[in-house]
Amino acid sequence: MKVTIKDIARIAEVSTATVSKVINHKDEHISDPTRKKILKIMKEYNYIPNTAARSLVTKKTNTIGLIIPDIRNPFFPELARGVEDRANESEYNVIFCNTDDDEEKEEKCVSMLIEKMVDGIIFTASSKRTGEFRRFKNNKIPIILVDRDLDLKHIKGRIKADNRNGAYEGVKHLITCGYKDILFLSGPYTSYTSMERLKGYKKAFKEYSIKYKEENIIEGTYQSGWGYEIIKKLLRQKRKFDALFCGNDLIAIEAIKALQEDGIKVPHEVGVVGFDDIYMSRFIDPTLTTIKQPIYEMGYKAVQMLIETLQGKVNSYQNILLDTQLMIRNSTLKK
Amino acid sequence: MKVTIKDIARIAEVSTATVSKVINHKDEHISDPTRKKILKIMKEYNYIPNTAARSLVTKKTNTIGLIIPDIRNPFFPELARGVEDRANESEYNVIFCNTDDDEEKEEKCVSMLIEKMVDGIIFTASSKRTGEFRRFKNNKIPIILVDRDLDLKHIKGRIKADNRNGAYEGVKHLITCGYKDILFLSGPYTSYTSMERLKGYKKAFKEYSIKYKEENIIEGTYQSGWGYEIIKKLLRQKRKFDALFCGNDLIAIEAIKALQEDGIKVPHEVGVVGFDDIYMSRFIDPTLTTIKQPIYEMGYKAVQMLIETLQGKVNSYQNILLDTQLMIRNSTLKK
DNA sequence: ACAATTAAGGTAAACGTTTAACTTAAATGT
DNA sequence: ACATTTAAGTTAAACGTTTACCTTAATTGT
Repeated sequence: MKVTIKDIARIAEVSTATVSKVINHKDEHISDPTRKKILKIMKEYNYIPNTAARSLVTKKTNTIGLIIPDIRNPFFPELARGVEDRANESEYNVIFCNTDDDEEKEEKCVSMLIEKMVDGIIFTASSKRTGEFRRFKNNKIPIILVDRDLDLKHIKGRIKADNRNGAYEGVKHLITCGYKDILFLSGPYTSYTSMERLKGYKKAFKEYSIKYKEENIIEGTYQSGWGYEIIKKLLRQKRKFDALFCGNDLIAIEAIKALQEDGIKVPHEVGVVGFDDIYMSRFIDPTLTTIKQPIYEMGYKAVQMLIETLQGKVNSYQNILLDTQLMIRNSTLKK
Repeated sequence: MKVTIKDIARIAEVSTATVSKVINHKDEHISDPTRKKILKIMKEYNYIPNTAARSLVTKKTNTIGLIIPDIRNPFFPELARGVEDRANESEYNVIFCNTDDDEEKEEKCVSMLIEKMVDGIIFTASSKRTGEFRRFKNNKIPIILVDRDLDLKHIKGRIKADNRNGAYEGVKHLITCGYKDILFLSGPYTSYTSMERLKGYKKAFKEYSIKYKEENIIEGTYQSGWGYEIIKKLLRQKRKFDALFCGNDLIAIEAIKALQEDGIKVPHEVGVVGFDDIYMSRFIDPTLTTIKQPIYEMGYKAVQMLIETLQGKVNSYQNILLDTQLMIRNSTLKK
């Protein structure tokens, strides 16, 4: 049988208001003996406040929602961990939702999170959405966007890596290594990051006064399997290329696999650069040259931003751009 | 301004009870025109029920807690996805917590989940805990254990892979390949799965009437980095071995890396078998021979079990053992 | 010495649902 | 024709907190 604030009040011979005040540290007007007595009884009876009742009146749940495409994509565990760590520091919990970049699921996630009255939402996805969410009409739940762009009323901030410059550095590295036919195995064009990386790709070419070829830019997906498939397809088509700049590490790793199966040597015949610097990129053979994003930090800072907004410490729109870093390993080679 | 059930009732000119009944499909005694009218108004005014208020009276939150050591460990994203998918099918949400196998954090997680009044908990960890949770005194939240053993009052079921037999198959494979000095790079002994895998290791030796050496069994951790470090250390010590049976794929992958850095050929000089079959195990070089666990399925079925318990469909203790599968790839070789 | 302030705590409404118990009118059985 | 059942609702309490406002006694200021 659960013990409530009323039980505590009765046993301590005070009112529930008094108990509530000591629970919430609004106890300037509570005497020391009373406070101690209440705390002792609370501990003794193992009192656990009922969050539902509390939320009902305070309109706060101390819960935030995390919307991601798929936790199995190696980018997201790192992000999720950053989110959870920062959330926990401020006694927030995290409800997470996978959308598979599906609009219907996204909508459902948002609905669920609103019903659960989360205090805020961290939203990452690379989806096609352009419009408003249906359920957002009467709602004011603040949203922090991670690594994507979207125009919604509720957006209080945005945090992302400098995808354009990262891609620029990566492609520049390939060019200066001496690679000539550099394909861009892009993620979906609907994704904001893809487009930014594409800009970086083009910028690098421009800077070296090389004309890039439209057909060298190939749109794909971030789903596992695509990197492998596309290389197999290109090889069947006898497409000529000597370097790959990949939308993420997963694509890069799968591509390398596909190349090696056909006896093509990385980095000697084909150089490969990835994006993200996932943990495994150091363990494949050859180790992967890639653009490191501060993924954990992105999650951490997104929640930081959200909490500051919730506490009213900040109410202007915030936009954080984090630096990327070129990690040169063995999948590229100075020719 | 949020629209409540009272607003809907007022507009539809019925009582809140009537509205509540149609919301919860307890509407046998509601006429069709009334029902439709209410539904229409709910949609029109974008009514979203307040879960806190509902939970307060029903004592249910439609939320489950997921406790794991670290989402960054490649085992857990797969599991988490299984959990979320099954949970969503029944309109449940998932709150997740990382414990880093730390007792204090575990305790804190449990506290938070109880306060949030989750309907049930999926608990995975490989920790040292033996006793009860402090906060569990007055509580009856059902727990399903995944891949671990623990003696708590609230445990309604357990689901795990057949670790012992999996390990047995893996070691047997190494033995029949002709490898002689097979080290076991184990996870922590405090983990239930480690001990089961150790039993499998011993069983295989016994079956082939080989005496295993105590010093070949090495206790480690599942933290990233250990697999690499231990191999470096063994090589410095000039330890003799020609095969590794690893506590998980991460250890195996790191070990292979460390071996290759020292010019040792896998599988020719040293054969390696992992455990889990994480996605990346197909992409490293050589591809990793490993014991596949049905990870997604474990998460999925754990929630299934939990929900059935919550619905009262089942109230006996359940114990599911899932089969593992030996995936022979290129890190082992028939000599 | 008396008004004003402060310390310590109490009262009761409010938050938004659900649900057991009740009501009323119509339909049905015999 | 009357009792019984059913259909279609309504009423109001309950869930466990928080909090604005109140009360009382003690302290302080002048």
